[in-house]
Formats: sequence, structure tokens, C-alpha cells
Amino acid sequence: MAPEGRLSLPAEFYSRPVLEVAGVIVETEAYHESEPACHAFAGLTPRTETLFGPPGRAYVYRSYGVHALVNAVCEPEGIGAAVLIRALQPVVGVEQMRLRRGLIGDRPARDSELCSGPGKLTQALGIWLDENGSCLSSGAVRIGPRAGEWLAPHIHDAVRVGINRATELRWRFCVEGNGHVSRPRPPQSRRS
DNA sequence: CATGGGATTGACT
DNA sequence: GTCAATCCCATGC
Repeated sequence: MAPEGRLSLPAEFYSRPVLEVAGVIVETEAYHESEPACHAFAGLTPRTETLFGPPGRAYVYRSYGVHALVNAVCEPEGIGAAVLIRALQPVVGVEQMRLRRGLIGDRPARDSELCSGPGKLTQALGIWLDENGSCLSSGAVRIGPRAGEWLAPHIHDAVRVGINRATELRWRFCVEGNGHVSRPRPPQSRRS
């Protein structure tokens, strides 16, 4: 067994490109055409074309004129729905992420500042608007199943961030106690 | 055609 | 806590 512990990695793990970056999704939000916070609520428009398209593709749009935010399109084709990827725990390519994120003030980003927000993570991963419509199974940006120590995390639900409508829905989902989620942090689970 | 409002972030008080 | 940056696009006249 490996001296440090429980897990050793197959050689295949190391066959990746040296500039590849990867992380574990620790925060998401759900959006559905049936509720007005979803872009698809307005119906099929040039902007929402990807949202109404086949599932398993990336819906990437510009936020506040500045940031690119990435979603995983869900539900059958014809239904506008997606999951916004809001935060990652960085795993592979941390220094590449740090380069992409640039300076925070006068210093490099801490690990917890690399992907702790929907705009931050697209910057850290190098995702831009041209990824809109790309396949999340076979494209440059991929999402895979959880594995190992990240199986079955405890999930905290909360109201979504930065929206004014459908605020009753608790469709924000964070891995409880994880230090890589975005602000506002969900309250720590209490001792009982 | 003009307008207003963001699924945000980082700097600053 | 406040605020500007920055631009697409939905909406309304």
C-alpha cells in the first residue's frame, strides 16, 4: 500500500495533459423554465437556444457584462432547464488556475479563491463564451461522476444567490462544511 | 430604437 | 457594508 494512505492512482490518471485542470463540484443552483428566475422563463429566444436544446451540453452566458457563467443543460430537449455550476474544490492544475485567476489586489489567489464563485471558476478553468453549446461528455469541458472520498457528500440547500424572483425556492446546493463554496456561505451545521 | 437590468467580482469605506 | 465595470438582450414605445 502507498505509504501516505489509502488511495493510489492508476497510471492512466497521469496520462492527462500537463495543463489540464480539474476539480470537484461543491456548489450548484437549479433553474427551470417554470420559474421566473430562469432565463428560459422568457421562452425560446436567441439567448436561450442552448437551454432548450439537448441535455448534457454547456450553457454559457455573459453575466453583468463581465463574467462567463457555465451551466449543465438538463431535462429533455424542448424544456429549458439547467444547473449552474457555482463552485469547485480544485484538485488538478491548481497552479494553472492561479495563473488564470491573476492577482487579487497585489497577491496571488488563495486556493479557496480560485473557484469559489461562478465567474471565478470559469476564469480558473479557461471557460469562455465560445463553450456555449459544447458537449459536456466529450468536449473540452467535461463533467463526470463523483468518486472516492467525494461520494455522497452531505448537501445543504439554500435560496439562490443574486436573483429577485422565485426566491422561495431553495435550489442552491452546497457541500456542507466545504471551504470552496461561494459567498454567502451557508450557515455551519450546528452541534446538536 | 432606447432603455434597464442582471444567475458577479474585486476594490474600497 | 457600498459601488463601478461592462454588454447582451428582452422589453416597451
